[in-house]
Amino acid sequence: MSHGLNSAQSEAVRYLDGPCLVLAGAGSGKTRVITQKIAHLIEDKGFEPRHIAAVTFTNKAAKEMQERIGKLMEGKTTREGKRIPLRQLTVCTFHSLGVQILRMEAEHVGLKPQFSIMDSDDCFGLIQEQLGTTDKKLIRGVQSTISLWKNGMVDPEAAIAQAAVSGNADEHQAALVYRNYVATLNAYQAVDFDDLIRLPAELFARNEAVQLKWQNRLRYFLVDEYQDTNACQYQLLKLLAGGSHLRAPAFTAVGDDDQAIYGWRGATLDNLRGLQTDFPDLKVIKLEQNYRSTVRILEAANAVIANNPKLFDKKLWSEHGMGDPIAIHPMNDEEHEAESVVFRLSAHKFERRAQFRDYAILYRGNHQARLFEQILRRERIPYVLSGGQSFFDKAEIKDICAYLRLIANPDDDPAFIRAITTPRRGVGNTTLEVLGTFAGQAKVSLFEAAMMGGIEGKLQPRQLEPLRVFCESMVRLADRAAKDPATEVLDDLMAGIHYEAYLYDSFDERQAQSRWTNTLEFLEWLKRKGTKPEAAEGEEATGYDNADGFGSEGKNLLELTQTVALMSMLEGREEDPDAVRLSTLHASKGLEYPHVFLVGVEEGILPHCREDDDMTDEKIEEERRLMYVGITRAQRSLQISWCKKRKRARETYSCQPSRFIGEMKLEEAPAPKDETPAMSPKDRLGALKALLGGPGKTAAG
DNA sequence: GAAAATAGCTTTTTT
DNA sequence: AGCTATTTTC
Repeated sequence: MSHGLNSAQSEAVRYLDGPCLVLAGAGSGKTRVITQKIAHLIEDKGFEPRHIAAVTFTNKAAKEMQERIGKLMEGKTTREGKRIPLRQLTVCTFHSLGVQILRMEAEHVGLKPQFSIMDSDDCFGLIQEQLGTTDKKLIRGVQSTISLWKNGMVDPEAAIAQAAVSGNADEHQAALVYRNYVATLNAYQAVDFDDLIRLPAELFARNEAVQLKWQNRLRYFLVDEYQDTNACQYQLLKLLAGGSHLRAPAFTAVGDDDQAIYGWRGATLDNLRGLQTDFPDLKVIKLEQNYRSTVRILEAANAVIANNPKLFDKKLWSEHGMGDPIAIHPMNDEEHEAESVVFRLSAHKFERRAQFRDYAILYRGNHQARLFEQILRRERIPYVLSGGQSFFDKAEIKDICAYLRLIANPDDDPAFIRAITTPRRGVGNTTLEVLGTFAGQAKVSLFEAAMMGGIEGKLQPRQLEPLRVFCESMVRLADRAAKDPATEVLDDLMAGIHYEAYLYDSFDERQAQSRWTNTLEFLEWLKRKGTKPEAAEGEEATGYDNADGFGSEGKNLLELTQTVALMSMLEGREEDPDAVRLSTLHASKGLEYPHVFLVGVEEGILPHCREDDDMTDEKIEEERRLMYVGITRAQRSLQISWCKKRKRARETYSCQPSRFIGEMKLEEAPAPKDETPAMSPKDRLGALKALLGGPGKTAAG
């Protein structure tokens, strides 16, 4: 049987008698448990892969899980000696699962199957229009309020009522925008990311036949990072896997309450609490053996998190040695900190004969990376910056996506506006305003309005002409999108809009070139997706088998378009340069590094707080978990630094070390004294470089 | 008066 | 690094 598992892991893998919660401490092998459990279900329990779903939060996590299952099951066969159809396994994000459900059940939620998915920029635009302001702070505030309402399953009427009770004017305004926003999305036959979870959940709650159909299809559920679920996601899980009068609950949730750091986007630990009350016979299994860090690091982590109220009692332990003492470095200011960290990193690497990739510098806010980047670059130390905005957020990709969305769904007004104005084709604001008014009165989409009789009278022929030309070409493309191979239709689309010329017209050489390269890369990727008969090993396997309309070979453009919004191009470019990692604490979750520098650990930064908002206990607790996540990223060594002073605007502020440093309860002697101002940090770097015999490699990124 | 340059400021991030 | 607000310059 599954060997190489400790007893708790093995119990978690084998327990199938009811709902199961696995509390997996940092570095305790949670992915291992999930993948082994899937293997166990298939190999030992005779589950068909198509009846199992493993749900994650990110594409990256889904992909990783997929690869690990693939490796685990390699060459294995069913009891009957047949190949295991792993492709039919559902391993995907919550959102991807939601889309699959919605595409199939669209009619039940008042959508056509080709509904569009609005990204957060589109939604931002909608709210901006509703609000009639350009104040980005305000718009973003309303956007996040609406998102929190949606994820909390509060509908617009409830939000309005709630606001009326509280008497909060801002909240009332947001609630009114919320109502219009929902109506607008509906008119566009579009959904936002939150709807992808909310709508299926609501559908299952009110339509038992559909619910049973999906319960029958997905018979066992595994949820990764359960502590990050929001109310909607929990609802969806309960409705699918929580059992019914026909069936017992069948799921395993894997998570760690101590690593819940996404409260600010709607995740709630209530879901962890709720699990025990909603499922009284819940089996709780704790994974407390850590395979990652030294004893000193774990003890510090345990000591910090002990200050949070406990949901479940849990204490990590390790069979590794004590390891190096944890060093605390007080620094004069942020420059001193950056210089010192880079110096210590270089020296440490030299002493340990380690590689750059063994090091990570972790911080609370993105902007903190700036100084470190500067100095790493100066010292020619290679580094990679985690995160960065995704490929799909780039304007050029969104431009092309707008065309695809419009082809699939002519009601998608935002896509219509973006496509018809990029590149410019003689349709300007005045034309669009007239069209918009007309469409509003006729209660039709912009596209439909442009093609309708009656608009002729409102527009001059030279305004109407390009409008009609555009629409007709879109109609032609849409026609072909449903039948012709995606590759051909894409080529024709691109030829028709002269996108490359537009880029070189509107941007300088460098910009245009980079944008065009991205565009081509995106097109290539689309075409691969469109022509590849069945995704290759380790690729997107979110699909079901052919009978259900997903995962069939040679998708046409229409089918492709419908999945694009959620996809990310994780494949291929898996280069792993030997470079120091710079990452926010949030982005570092789930990763591990031999040597970690945790920087800027000061009051106000690590328990982050802004001047005008008061720090509730809950906020401090989430910050503490963030500290816990940071500490537990380290395998062998951990160095923490904080600045006595920090520059802001023209002034320097003095700072206090974070309360979390004290909470680590370090008994060791304080850090090796680094305060030797006989040599400036810069000189020391120079000395070190001389010692190492020349500069390192060039910086990456 | 409008465009260009510069100074200041950042919570965290995914789908 | 990117975005906004403000100042500088023509």
